[in-house]
Amino acid sequence: MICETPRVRFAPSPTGYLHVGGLRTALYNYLFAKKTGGTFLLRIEDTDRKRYVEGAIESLINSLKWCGIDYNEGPGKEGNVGPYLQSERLDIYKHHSLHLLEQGSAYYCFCTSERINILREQQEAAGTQPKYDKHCLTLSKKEAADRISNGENHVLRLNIPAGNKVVFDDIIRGKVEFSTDTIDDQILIKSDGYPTYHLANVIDDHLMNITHIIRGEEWLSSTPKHVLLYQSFGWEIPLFAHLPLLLNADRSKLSKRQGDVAVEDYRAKGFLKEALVNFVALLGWTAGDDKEYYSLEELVEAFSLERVNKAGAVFDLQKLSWLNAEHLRRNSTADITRMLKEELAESEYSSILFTDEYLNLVVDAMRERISFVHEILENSKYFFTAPDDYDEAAIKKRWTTESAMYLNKYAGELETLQCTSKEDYEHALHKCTDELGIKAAQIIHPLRVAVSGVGGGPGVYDIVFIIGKEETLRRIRRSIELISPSR
RNA sequence: GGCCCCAUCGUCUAGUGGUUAGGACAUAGCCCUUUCACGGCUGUAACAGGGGUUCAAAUCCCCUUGGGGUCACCA
Repeated sequence: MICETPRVRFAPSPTGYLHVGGLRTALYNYLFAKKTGGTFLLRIEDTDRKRYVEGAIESLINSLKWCGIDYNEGPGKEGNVGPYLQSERLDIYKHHSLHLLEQGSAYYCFCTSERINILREQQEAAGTQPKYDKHCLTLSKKEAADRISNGENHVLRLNIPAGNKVVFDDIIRGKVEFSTDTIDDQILIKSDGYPTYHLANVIDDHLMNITHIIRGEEWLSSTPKHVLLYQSFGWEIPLFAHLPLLLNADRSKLSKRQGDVAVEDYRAKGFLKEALVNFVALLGWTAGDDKEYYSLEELVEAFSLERVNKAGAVFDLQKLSWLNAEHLRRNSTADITRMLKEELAESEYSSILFTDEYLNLVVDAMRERISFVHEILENSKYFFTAPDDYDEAAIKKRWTTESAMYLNKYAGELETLQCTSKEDYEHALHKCTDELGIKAAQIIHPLRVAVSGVGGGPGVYDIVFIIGKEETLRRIRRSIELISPSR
């Protein structure tokens, strides 16, 4: 064990999309494997046929792939301990469960769900913990066999001995102790012949040589059942690391009801995978220094399970957005332009052709002003279309009765020039203000309103240079027509 | 309710017996800037409470409180 290289797994059930909590679990497993030179495998826990969702496995794999988390073994990447879909391992579970039955660690149960429900109601009414009463434990082997061959519905239960303690060590939490008196005789094999999670995950983790079980804290309270199973099989118990939960703003377990939980949701909202991964990694782990910006490679380098926190962490969108901006700005102009073109293709401007050269200028003008690429479209429409209305507050603040006259003069000045550089626009403006004997601001601000329709944004000279002389003149004249009469 | 886990600024966290309790996001102010941002500086803001142990507790122990998870033929 000590000399073995670690083998870890991410074992989601295919009930929909990849949850960000799942992403974090997958990421920590991945980071741990990478860091230690171990193996990371993906196993699909699809033993619940009622919850199976078409396409969920593909979606899961796609989301992981998008995030840059790839597995060494799993669906589509067969190693030598497959198959990696539990639904394809039914014979294995059956085989091992027989062993449990023979040694008395498990027993057949024929109780109907009606009886179980009544039992539970009585226990709840009595204020005691709902637990199966081992009613079928006393059945003889012969009787059980007869009832099974008669086609009677049955399940297999784990026989939990009363009065014992189950103790295990958790890498993150230390020693955890449970009394067997509080543990129910868990169903191992359902009446449909499929194993429950508890049985399947223990058998698979053993057969797949998993050394470290890194999973969410919601599994902590069923871990003693798993420990008991390992002991019954006579198998070595892997190391456990139960990760703190990801929380809603109200500190309950992160749920769909209170916002987006799927990786796909964040992707669709324009978050960069680098930012999502970086953010989620920091939810429950730090290297201990002040570093907050990480690439995946840097995370691998810095990660350790020992530094994972115990307490749950609130998923804070504002900080995610900030990290997104940080990651976005470190992209090259060409890369951001590439992303902008994708946004453009799906926008109302999809039919207009913009050159890369033009878009590069737009990106350089906007990159310090955005957290998301799509904000270029939202916050600087004027690079893609002439303003069709003008911000009222900006007019009020910047447009005076003289503005039209000043802009007219500036337009006249521009017409005489070639306007090949940003400086040409600037010189022309200063020439006007000098002749007029006014301050530059008296033209600059109305000019900004005229060409952009809004009060903020990149430098005016940048804007007019990017949209060009003809367009600038057009917009100046149009603004004079539209704004001045109302003043 | 039983069992289990957890507890430092609003949020993410540093801190492993001696610190003016640090950083980041958010927030407020100032500077930079003929706009808006970026950036820089500054501020507001935390050890849940009570007992111990100790010369000394955010740090160790106990209790209380609070929060969360879990109690399925779901994972």
